[in-house]
Amino acid sequence: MHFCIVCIFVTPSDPSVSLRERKKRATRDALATAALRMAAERGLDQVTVEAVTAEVGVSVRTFFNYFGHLEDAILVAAPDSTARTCRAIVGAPPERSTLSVLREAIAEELTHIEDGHDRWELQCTVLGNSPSLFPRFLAARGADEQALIAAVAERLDVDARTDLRPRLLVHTALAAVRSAVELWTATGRTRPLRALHDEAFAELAAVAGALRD
Amino acid sequence: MHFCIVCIFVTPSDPSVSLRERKKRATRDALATAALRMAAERGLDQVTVEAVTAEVGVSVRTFFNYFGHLEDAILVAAPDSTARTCRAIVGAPPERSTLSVLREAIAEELTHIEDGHDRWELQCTVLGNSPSLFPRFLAARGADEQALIAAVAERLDVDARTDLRPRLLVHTALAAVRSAVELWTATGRTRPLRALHDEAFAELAAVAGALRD
DNA sequence: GTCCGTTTTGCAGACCATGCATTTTTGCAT
DNA sequence: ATGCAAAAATGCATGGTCTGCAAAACGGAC
Repeated sequence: MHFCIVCIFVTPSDPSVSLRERKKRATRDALATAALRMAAERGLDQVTVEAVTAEVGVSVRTFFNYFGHLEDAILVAAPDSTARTCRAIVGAPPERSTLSVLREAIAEELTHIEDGHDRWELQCTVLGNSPSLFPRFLAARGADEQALIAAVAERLDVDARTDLRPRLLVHTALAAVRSAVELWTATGRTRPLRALHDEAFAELAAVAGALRD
Repeated sequence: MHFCIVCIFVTPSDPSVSLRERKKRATRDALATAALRMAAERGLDQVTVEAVTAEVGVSVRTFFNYFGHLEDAILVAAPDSTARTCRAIVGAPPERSTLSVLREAIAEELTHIEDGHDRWELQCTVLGNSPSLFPRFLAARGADEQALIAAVAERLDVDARTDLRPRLLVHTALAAVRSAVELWTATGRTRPLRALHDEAFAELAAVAGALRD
């Protein structure tokens, strides 16, 4: 996990990364971008791997060297988001409550989302029009969850395989986030996502406090 | 329906449902059962639709009349579980905290799970051996979530589309449940699931209380 | 028995996904 | 720059998934 964080911000002109690596990423990114754009334009079921590769200019077989499924190409996430969050979690002051560390690390990412850069925006469109994508979408998020759990376990210095807390903390934080994002989209994005996010965590504190019947 | 294999599953003593309907259910159930069992025995990637239909004694095309994907047949859930939980939520005394109502309604279902008869047990096996199934599995659970949210909204007498609380409550409760189940499976099911479940909710109260930094 | 609506079925066809052998591209040392 | 080895891209063959369509089988009611 550590080395990935470093390698993520490479630009195509970065000489520290080999040409081979840069080309690979370019191809991968071109495939993902083309797949996502085509799915947003004409609908998921009107997109074939062949069409995507034709646009990018590689063979169909090459596509499957990069992605196991067409849907995987559409749903690739901004790769730095999770890594950034993990760093924030591990690096936060130990005396702070882990849950509020999570709250703020994620809030930081939400502002990026709300700025609404292309990829997220397009993915929302595609997901809205093609609910059959949801399974894999959730799975992609599941991978993020595992990374976050590992980060929290590192922060708490416990074993994620045997200790309940890392899982619980991450799942709980994501419960609040999920609630906020769902309501945000359900209400046509009228209220600021950040406000909903804070409200969800405030509500979480209130609700969980009343847990003892 | 020429094959006796199918007819075995038909309970002839229920006249309240037409023969046609009973046969349909029997076929559907036979397909789902066969698919799940075969996946548990030989692994998901060694199961083909053709093999499943051959065992049941119907055509491949018929399979796809019932299920959109092979995986759907494997992951069909016990249909009454969610409905039972929703009823418990709506029917619980209004003065109790909703989160503890959720905790206990779900705990009730977990005992059914832990009794672990066939279907759940087999599904756990298959999921453990074939992580690629997880996407659809999570999606199936997502449908359950919506039902629970609706039930909580009814209990609270609020609109689930504009009020944050139903979503937050359900997602939070499921965060605890998910943590418990994950740890349960990760530790080889040594500790009782119920105990992990209670521990997760207790921990939830503790960490959420410390949310104000 | 006959008729109507439903279910099942076979078939054709498009697409997905993987393995393997071959060719092309890249990195690197000379 | 040149040659060689590793990595990547490609073509091809194969087997599986899933859909639409029209014909046949079936269930239920008259």
